[in-house]
Amino acid sequence: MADANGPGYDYERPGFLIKQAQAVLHAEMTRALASHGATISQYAVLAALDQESGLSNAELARRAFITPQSMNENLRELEQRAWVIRHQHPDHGRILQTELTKAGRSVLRHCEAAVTAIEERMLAGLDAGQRRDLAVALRSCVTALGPAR
Amino acid sequence: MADANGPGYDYERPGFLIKQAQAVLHAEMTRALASHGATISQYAVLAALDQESGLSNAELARRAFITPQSMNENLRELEQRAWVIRHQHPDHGRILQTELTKAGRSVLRHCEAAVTAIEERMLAGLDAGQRRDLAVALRSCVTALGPAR
DNA sequence: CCCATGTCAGTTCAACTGAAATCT
DNA sequence: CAGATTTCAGTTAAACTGACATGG
Repeated sequence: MADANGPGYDYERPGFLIKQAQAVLHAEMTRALASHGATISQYAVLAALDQESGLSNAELARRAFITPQSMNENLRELEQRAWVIRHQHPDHGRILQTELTKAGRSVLRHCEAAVTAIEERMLAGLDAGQRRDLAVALRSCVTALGPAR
Repeated sequence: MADANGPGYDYERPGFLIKQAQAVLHAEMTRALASHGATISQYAVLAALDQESGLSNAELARRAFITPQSMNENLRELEQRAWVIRHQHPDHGRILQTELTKAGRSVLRHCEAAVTAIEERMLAGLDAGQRRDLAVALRSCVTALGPAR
């Protein structure tokens, strides 16, 4: 019987290729981040807050394409671990701004190192130009498909 | 731009780009396939069976990276809709081979058309060379990361 | 009044693990 | 007996919808 990753499949479709790449990347990241006590979702939130501090729960939910209720659960878990801290917005009493704690930044750095190593392994077969082209192409795909919502 | 070691722009990470592209593609496909009464998982199974008829539940599960129990649920649903039919393997009494029915092939054709349209929209900003390079790069990513399992 | 935010509560869905029967 | 396949059963993870209070 043909092996799982063998040729002759309809993996020629760009959709299947993207799905397949994401699946194997997801598996690797799950395994790597677990050794640092974090999930992919948690890592994503930490990374988003590192890039832009003070985001609200609602804003984080929008960026993760999930409901505010779901993101709220994630944030409560992160808060419980003291990786983030939440405080009221100065001008808008209802909004809770989220920020990384020192511990959160520390965990994030370890996670980033692990993720970088995985990505480097993933891209090992591509030179600098190919990596740049891949990023350009993927961004094009996202923007081309995104506005259709 | 991005400093050498540091946590810079995480949204430029290839991992995030792949995840983002897959997320938006997944959303579009879910919506499009729903109008044909199918899910992405179901479409994937139908496509696999169209490519290679007579696959067993266990084999389909391995290719989808899920457990046989989970795939079995999917197959029972497909069987109930009369999109596939299962019969015992001639030489191996325990194995149930799965095949597409006429109705299953018909649904698959419609799904494929919908998926092709979405992929075309996704790739609209890329010329033929860029599309080819994207496929090559993604295949490289999958094979580079895959063997680590 | 309208809208956005935060959050408690229950629900749904799609995977999972456990266990057992069947077949080579 | 070892190993693979199928499948029943319960469980878990992570999203969801509904409802409600609060702030601007």
